[in-house]
Amino acid sequence: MTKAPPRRAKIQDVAEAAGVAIKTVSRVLNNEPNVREETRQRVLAIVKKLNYHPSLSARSLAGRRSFLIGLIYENPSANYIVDVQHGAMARCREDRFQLLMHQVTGRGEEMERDVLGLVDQTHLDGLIVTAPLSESPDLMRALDRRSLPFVRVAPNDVPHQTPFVDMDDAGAAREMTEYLVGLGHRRIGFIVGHPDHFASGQRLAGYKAALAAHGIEYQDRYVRQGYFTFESGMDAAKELLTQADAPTAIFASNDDMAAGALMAAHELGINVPERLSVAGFDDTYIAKTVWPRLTTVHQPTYDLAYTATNLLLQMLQTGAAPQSMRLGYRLVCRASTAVVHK
Amino acid sequence: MTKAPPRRAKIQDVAEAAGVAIKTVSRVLNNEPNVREETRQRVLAIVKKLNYHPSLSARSLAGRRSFLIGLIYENPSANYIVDVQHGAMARCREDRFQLLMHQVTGRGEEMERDVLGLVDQTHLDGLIVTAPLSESPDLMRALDRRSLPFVRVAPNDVPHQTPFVDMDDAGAAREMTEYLVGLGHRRIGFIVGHPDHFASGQRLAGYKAALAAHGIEYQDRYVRQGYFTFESGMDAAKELLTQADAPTAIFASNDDMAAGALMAAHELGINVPERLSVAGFDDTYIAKTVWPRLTTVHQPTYDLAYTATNLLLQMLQTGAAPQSMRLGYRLVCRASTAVVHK
DNA sequence: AAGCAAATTGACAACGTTGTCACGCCCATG
DNA sequence: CATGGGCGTGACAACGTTGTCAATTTGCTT
Repeated sequence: MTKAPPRRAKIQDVAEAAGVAIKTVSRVLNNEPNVREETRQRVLAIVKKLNYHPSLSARSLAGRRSFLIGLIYENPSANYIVDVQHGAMARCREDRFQLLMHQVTGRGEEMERDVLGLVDQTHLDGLIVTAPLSESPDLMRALDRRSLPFVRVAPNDVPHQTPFVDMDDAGAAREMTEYLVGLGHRRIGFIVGHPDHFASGQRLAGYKAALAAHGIEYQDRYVRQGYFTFESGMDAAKELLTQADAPTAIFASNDDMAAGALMAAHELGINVPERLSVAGFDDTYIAKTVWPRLTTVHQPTYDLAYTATNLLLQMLQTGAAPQSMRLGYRLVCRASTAVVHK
Repeated sequence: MTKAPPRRAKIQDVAEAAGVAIKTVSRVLNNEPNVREETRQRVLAIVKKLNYHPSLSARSLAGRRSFLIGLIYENPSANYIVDVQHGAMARCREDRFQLLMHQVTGRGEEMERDVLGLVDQTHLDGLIVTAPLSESPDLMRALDRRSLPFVRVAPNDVPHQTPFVDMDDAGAAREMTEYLVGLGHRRIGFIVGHPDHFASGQRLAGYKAALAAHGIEYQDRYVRQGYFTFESGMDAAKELLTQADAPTAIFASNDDMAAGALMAAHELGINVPERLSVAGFDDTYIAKTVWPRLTTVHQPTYDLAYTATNLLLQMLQTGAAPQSMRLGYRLVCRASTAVVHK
């Protein structure tokens, strides 16, 4: 004789056991006011005893919200996106929301269709949009039309009332460049980030500002386009390093490209940091695993995502759009940079 | 005058527009039989015109399934888990299932509570359990009790009827070890994986088997415990390399530890691969970003997850447990290994 | 002790699907 | 010409919550 599979308790079971109406149980579960403390305790006790968990589906259907939040991203480096995921997850967990990750495929129209498909199919309560998706005016408009609350993580210049969380990319890049200048470097190469990312332009602007501030002429030949990938960083660095009057330092717009630059240096037999300084941006895991360890800008990726999720949840609760936020960064000096060689 | 927010179409709207009962629309949407082709087309046309998307919640509630699949993991390296995620995501997308990622916190009882909390709160249709969670008999039992279909990805020896997808860890480790032996190495260090992972034991067994097959004595002093992290690999390698008669090659049970070993070698001034060969396992992103690039075992992480998800969906459709599967691996020889130095 | 407002509680109708079952209709069978 | 069995369809009751609103109880004021 086998034990029957224990039917899942429902709200009615709890109500009956506690001798109250289901509505009262509902009130307790949702922390609504106007329930006597004694009643609340009694219900809570039964809930625990029966191991009762409200049905998400029923709740969504009746309450017109799904407790589901989407997190969409395009194609970032694994180390970066995992930090984002965990930041958002952590905040979701606090409020018993669930997080639905979605890697967006395609660009332009196709990307839009992909996102809207997700939004239409799963009735998300809100969305976290990471760069560069957050930089598509079309997408922003489409989301507005669906009147779906969302928060953007990462900087961008799309004028929009939606709150966002970002950091001072330009400032950070400027500071890093000045650090290199401070080490005596004058020929400083720069690898630009993916052109789709607004941050790429900001970082480049910071680099330029630092040069200008120190009376160093900006030269196109010290700047190369990259795409935030290891390979693109390696290729760009090879070009930078094989020209006459090659730079004595390379500042890449993210760590993956900086790691690529390191690889390029190794392959060209250039010692880092003795003959070449290399700096990155983001301070992801890779910065600590390459040799020499990367000097980089620490970006609070986890906190960025946590904060964005926090804003979103606030937004869902209050209905009003909260203030956007800017988080801090800091330079992390490791072994890949040094005083310029003679 | 503002345009009213376009109310989301529901099944009834479609039914009315098509001049049929809602049940017929439901049948069309779910590919049920017994609908005239003409009717089907008419309904489909209206669905498209109205941009109708069934409500997930209503569907779950009425149909007693959520179209939600959970993916739980503990604390793997970012590069690894992202591959897993994308493999599972890809398969889910094909069948319009959604994937809920969940990083499990804690160990033992706490881990169990965490997982069961997820299962109880969200009415998942199925679960994908990665190692080492899949190796907890307690957890397996608890999931059975909830009669939740699940698939294990990664090897383990817990006897259980649940299907799983794995690869031949022992065989792969043996092959890699033999490759090193073939390069002339006799003193081969080995860094064991996290003791919680069954695969760690398998890989160690493969290493031992290879030594035995070639008449090389197994020595404890060439083996160190690691924890699948970069740091642990670095520490273990330092110990291995600073003893008398240090190994001429180190085989680490995953790429992160191998990268750590590389770092240790750099810090000790030991050239790789001239004075020391280093091999890893997994072939994650890190293997291609360190210098020199790592020789490693390519593990089909993406496919493992894709296949596991596939089995799970099959299971949900047919109700029967499908055959478990074993996927292939292959050695990837890069620049971190070479013929032993004299 | 009555009167009234506020606090507490409950009955019942949504919410948007799917499952069950019954109803015609048409065709093959005897 | 009755009979039976698919097929195509629809009516209606679930599914397990929350929202609305009315009913009841409590506590305070006079």
